[in-house]
Amino acid sequence: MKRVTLIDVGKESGVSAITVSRALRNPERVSPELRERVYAAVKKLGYVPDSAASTLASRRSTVIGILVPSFSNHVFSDVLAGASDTIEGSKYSVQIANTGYSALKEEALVPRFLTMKPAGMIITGVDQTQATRDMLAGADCPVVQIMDVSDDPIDLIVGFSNFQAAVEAVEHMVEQGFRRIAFVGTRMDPRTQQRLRGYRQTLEKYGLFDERLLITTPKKSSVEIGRHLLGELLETAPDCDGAFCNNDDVAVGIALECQNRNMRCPDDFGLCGFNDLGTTSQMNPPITSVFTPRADIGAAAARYILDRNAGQQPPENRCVDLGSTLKVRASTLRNDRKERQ
Amino acid sequence: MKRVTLIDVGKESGVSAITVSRALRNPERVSPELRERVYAAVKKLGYVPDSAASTLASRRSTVIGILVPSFSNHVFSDVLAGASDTIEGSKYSVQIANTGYSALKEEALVPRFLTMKPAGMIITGVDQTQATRDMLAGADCPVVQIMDVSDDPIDLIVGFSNFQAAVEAVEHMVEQGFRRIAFVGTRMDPRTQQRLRGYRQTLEKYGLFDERLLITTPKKSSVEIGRHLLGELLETAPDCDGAFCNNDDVAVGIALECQNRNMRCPDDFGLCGFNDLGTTSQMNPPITSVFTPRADIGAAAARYILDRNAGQQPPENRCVDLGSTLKVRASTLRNDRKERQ
DNA sequence: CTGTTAGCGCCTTCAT
DNA sequence: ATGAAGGCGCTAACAG
Repeated sequence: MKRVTLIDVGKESGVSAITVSRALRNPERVSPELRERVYAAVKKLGYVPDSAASTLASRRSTVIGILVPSFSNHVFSDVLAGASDTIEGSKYSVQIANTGYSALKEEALVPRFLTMKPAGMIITGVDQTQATRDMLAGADCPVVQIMDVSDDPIDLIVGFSNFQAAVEAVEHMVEQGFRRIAFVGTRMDPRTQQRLRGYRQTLEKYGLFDERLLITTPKKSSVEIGRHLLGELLETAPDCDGAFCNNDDVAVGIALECQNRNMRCPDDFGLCGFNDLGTTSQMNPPITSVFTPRADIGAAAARYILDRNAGQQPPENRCVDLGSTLKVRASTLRNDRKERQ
Repeated sequence: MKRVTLIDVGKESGVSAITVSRALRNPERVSPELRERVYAAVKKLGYVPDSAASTLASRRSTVIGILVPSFSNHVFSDVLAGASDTIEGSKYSVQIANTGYSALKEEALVPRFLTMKPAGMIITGVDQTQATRDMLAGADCPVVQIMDVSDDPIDLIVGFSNFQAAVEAVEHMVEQGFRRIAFVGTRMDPRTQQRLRGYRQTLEKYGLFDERLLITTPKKSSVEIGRHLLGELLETAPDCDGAFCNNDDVAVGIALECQNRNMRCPDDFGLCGFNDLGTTSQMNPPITSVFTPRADIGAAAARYILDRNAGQQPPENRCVDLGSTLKVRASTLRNDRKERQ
């Protein structure tokens, strides 16, 4: 059974192939009656467009490329879900790759995406290599960097300030009377580094910063590593009275290890996570965490690409800060337990 | 700057475009010296193949389509990671969509994938609609169904028996002296239904089955819903002494709610999760869970597609059962605490 | 509003 | 082992 082409549909509806093409892509440019005839023929013959041919002829595909550093990090699954929900139903489709948090792997992946003339690119972070930036800048398609902010966008940035989020969280902990607050960081990707900067600057402001309160590892975050890092932390800084974690998994691990060591939270130890992935709020006690608008970021990035491809102009402000929200819970509430929920 | 094409590379190396094409795709069919010359020219000119043109001419793309029900479920991120790791470095790339656990959405998604003439398809589950099955069967590319087993594969199945996994888990709990074991199920997708079947058959075998021990919800699983469902369960069946959960999140939620209600685990309540996503093993006490080889499944599915496209024959047995492993931990150990770890 | 012409870059088939 | 011819299905650019 041969493939149904535009020519077939054209014959069926008594017009030429190009007219069918137009009727399908720019319905407003053909007469209403013809439009109906074409639609009927399409349905009757079961015509489905050939994307390869379309891409070849127009030098523009309907693929939106998304680069995330990891699939297994819930943060990025939420981004993907947000983007995918927005794109779904449109003519565009999503092609995803993970960079494994490697800027070099990313640099190798980008040209592979660009050769398919994508309708848009979404890429995680603002710390691409110069080569990657150059490729993307010359890509002739909307490019959205996500998950952070910066004053030097390639095209558009949609994210939140990891730095500011950390400042808020640590300010809150200081305000609640914590004085020896550790930073517990895993992976140490660029966004975690921003959080570390926010942490450090805040503690320095109060004269509370101490190198010994820094516990970091290049390993990926997990509940297990969280447990382990608390042990490490208490050896290095036994007088530590709280931790700001770069990640919820780590915070949950620390909370469980606190239970094990009969350290009460927040009385003996204050705890703040990052991302607010859901489990933190359910722990005993509930753990304070920084909520990040992951799905919204994915959705907004996708929306921008859709809009630009529909001919819309880019916004004045090329850096969209969707903000983060500190979810204050019992794990950091020492002073004013009655006032806050 | 104009695109570098095969013709350009041909001129540079003193041969025709088609020869360059061959040198690139079937290096063994051209003379070694020419091969080197072509490679040099490719590098010099920075030639990158045009996938759209290639797809159009050969009626075969290098895209491998993957359909998962959800991005946010860790199980599928692991599958994607496994597949993506296997495919990475090959000439193939991955295109992903989520069906939102809807067979109808899946039915709409499949033709969209098939029009791009994929090099292979990976699809979750064995319960596609007949229409989906028919499309896939006629797809002229390797098709792998994953995450379950069945004796009626479309092409290949790679997974494990959800039914058998549940049987093992529930057998273990019965053996450990639990008598009023609940089934706590979220989402109730086909694989969860299989687990329910295994649970039911096992309890019936011992005369322990009771409808009142069935707690299910169409909602997605989460720690929060786990907490909530324990409450529901204890109202319906106050004498319940344990739960087999279709999911780790739910098990973790139940464990936390047990803490809250001062129910000791496993003494007052036995608990078994599903998938062994990592947190279960870190809880206090550690929670028994069924480990499922998610990444391996993704990898094996991708490997099959790569191999078939390289001309390899399919295996005799079209259903590859990678098995599951019950990770026995303190949350279900009542009888023989010393014997097991 | 609709049609004609001429490719897009590559691969299949058939020669040599 | 290499090449020539032709076409994959669609769309840009230009008519009319």
